[in-house]
Amino acid sequence: MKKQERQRYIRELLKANNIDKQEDFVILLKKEGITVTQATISRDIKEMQLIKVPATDGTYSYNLPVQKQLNTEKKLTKTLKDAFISTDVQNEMCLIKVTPGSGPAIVSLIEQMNYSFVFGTLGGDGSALIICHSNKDALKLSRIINEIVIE
Amino acid sequence: MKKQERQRYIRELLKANNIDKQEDFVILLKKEGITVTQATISRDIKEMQLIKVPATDGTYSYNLPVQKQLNTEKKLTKTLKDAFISTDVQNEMCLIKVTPGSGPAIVSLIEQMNYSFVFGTLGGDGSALIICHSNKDALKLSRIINEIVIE
DNA sequence: TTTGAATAATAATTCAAA
DNA sequence: TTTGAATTATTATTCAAA
Repeated sequence: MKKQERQRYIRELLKANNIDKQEDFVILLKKEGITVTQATISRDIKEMQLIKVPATDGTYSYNLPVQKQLNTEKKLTKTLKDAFISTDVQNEMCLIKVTPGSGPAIVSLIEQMNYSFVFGTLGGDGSALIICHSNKDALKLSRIINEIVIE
Repeated sequence: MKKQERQRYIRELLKANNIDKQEDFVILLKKEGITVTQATISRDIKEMQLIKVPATDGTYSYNLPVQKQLNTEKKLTKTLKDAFISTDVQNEMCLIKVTPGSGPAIVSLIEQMNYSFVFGTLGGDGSALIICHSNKDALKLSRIINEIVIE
């Protein structure tokens, strides 16, 4: 089926890019060899319940559905409470140490959280390395993680 | 200040109505005696980081930002766990007693929670007076607060 | 700084077609 | 059912003004 595959691409594109208008999806999909019009994207967005979020920096960006975000945060909280050991920050990187085996899960959840300040991730067995845009961002992430664990 | 008051109304309207376009805000605000144009609403929405969510029933509706809601609830939980003493309900009012100095913080957080059943708030030093729409609502709030503390 | 009027830009839908 | 082209509707911004 064509539509589902396209919507999968859309989900991927969301994570990798900062998309602030539907035309961007059209352009990015074209690069993947998928040609559609804005009308179709509008329908996909409605169907996938994507939301356009005004960011703090004055731009807009399409994001994953609210419900999904909530679920992701819940899972992240649960996983962290079970597996968290410590965080360390160095430059723009935040290293999250967790119990052996939990690294990949944490990485995956943090990716799904779609934090705008996260640049990239790397999952080890007992650790998750989160590369942010700046040192400030890394500290922010560290703070968020620790707050989740404490709560 | 005019803008802040308007944005408070917007937050209220959000809860009470299903708003699917900015013009609706213009119309609803007019009924409250506040006359603004769509342009201003657009700016408010950006500033308040409201999102337009595609609902499952095929409609759209403006909502509060998820992230913000989550954060507020977390802060409220944390603050209550630290400072909570007791609640008392009388008529449509719920009085939350807290350790000295924490009253204003609690009030602010409860405001941010945007409970639809809250009519107004008043912050003392060691207490927060929350005025609800009805006695039932006040009891409900009291229950919510106590559950948060216990959890 | 904040705003409205006008406008530009973006998004949603209609309607025909496959 | 799903889609594109065209269109309409909605939203964001520009620009002047207070």
